[in-house]
Amino acid sequence: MIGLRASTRLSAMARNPSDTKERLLDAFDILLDKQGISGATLDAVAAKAGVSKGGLLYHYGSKAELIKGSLERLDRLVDEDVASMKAAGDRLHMYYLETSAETGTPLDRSLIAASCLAQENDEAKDSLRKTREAWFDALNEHLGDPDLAMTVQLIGDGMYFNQNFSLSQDEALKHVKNVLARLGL
Amino acid sequence: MIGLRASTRLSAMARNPSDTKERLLDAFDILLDKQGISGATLDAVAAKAGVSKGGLLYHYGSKAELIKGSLERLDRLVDEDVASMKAAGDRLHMYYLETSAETGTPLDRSLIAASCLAQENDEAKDSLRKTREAWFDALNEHLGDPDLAMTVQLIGDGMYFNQNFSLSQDEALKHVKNVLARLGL
DNA sequence: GTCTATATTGCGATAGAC
DNA sequence: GTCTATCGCAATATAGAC
Repeated sequence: MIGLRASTRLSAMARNPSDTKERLLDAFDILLDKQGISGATLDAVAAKAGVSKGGLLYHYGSKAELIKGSLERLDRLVDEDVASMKAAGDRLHMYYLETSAETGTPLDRSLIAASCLAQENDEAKDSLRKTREAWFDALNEHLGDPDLAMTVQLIGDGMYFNQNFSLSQDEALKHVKNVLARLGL
Repeated sequence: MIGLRASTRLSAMARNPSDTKERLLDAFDILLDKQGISGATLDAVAAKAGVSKGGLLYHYGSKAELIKGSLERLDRLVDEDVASMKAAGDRLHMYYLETSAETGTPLDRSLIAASCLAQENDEAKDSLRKTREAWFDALNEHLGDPDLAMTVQLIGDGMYFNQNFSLSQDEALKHVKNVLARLGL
C-alpha cells in the first residue's frame, strides 16, 4: 500500500481523493461553493477533509497557500477542458455551451470556487482572466469570427453566472440553441 | 437647515447623500464592490461614511439590517430601471444591453454589491432572482419571443459578469450588436 | 503526518457619556 | 445622533507532543 502510493506519479496523484492534499482542495472548493468565503474557514475545511486544522496546516502552511493550490488545480483543469473542446471538432461551440450549463464537474466546482475567491483576491481574478482568454481563442479559431466567438462566450458566461438564479439551465440552453439555429450554427 | 431636512420627503431623502443612512449604504456598496465581503466591515463602512461604528449602529442596529437596507434600495432602483426600459420603446433590448455594459451608476453599484452578498446570503439571492425575472418579463413582452428574450438576457448577464475579466465592454457590445443585426435586431 | 493546546488579531455588538 | 470603551467570539497561525 505504502509502496503503491510512493510510486504513484504526480499526474495520477492530482486526482486521487485518498491523497490528503487533494482532499483538502476538494473540501475547500466545495465549502466556497456552498457557503461562500466566510464559510470556508481552515477549521471547516479541515473537518470536511477529515483532518484537524494542524493537519491541514502541515500540507498548506497558510490560507494563501490553500488558495494558491486551488487556483493551480483550476489551471490544470482548464487546460484539459480546452483540449476537450478541440476534440469536439465541428461541435466545438456547442460543446462549450453545453458544458457551460453543466454543474457538479471538477472543473465547474473549481471555477465557482475561483469566482468566489475573485471577489477579494487578485490572483483568482488573473486565473479567471486567463481562463476566459483560452476559451475565447479556442472559439475564435474554430468559428473564424470574433463577433460570433464573443457572443457565444458571453452567452456561456451568462449561463454560468445564472446557475444560482434562473430556472433550469437545460431550459436556457434550449432557447439559446433555437437562436443559434437562426444564425446558421 | 434643520427645518429643511425635517420637511424633506422620503422619496427625496432616499437619494440625498447628505443623509447619513444613505451615505452608509453608499459606503457599504462601494466597499463590497471594491474589497469584497471581508473588506466591508462595520468599521470600514462607518469610516468611509465619515461616522464612527457606534454612529453606524444607531442607524442600522446590526450588519443584517445594513444588508437589508442595501437590498431594499436595489429593489427600488430596479423598479426605476424597468420603467426606463419601457420608456425606450422599440429600442428596449438595446437599452438593456447598453446599460448592462454600463458601470458606475447607482444601479450598477447596487447590483454588484448584491451579487457579492449573494455568495453567502439567501435574501440577496432572492433579490437578484426577482431582478432577473423583472428584466426577462420586460424583454419577453417587448420581443414577443422567449428564445430571443432569454438569449439577450444571457448576453447581458455575461457582459455584467465579465466586467472584471474582459477587455472593454464597449468592444464586447460592438461584437454583440453585429450578431444581433444578423438576427434582424 | 497528524494532533492538541495556545497566542493573537480583528470583527460584531453593547453600554453609557456627551 | 454621534462618540469611546469594552466584552465576547471566531479565525489565522504557532509550538510542541505523539
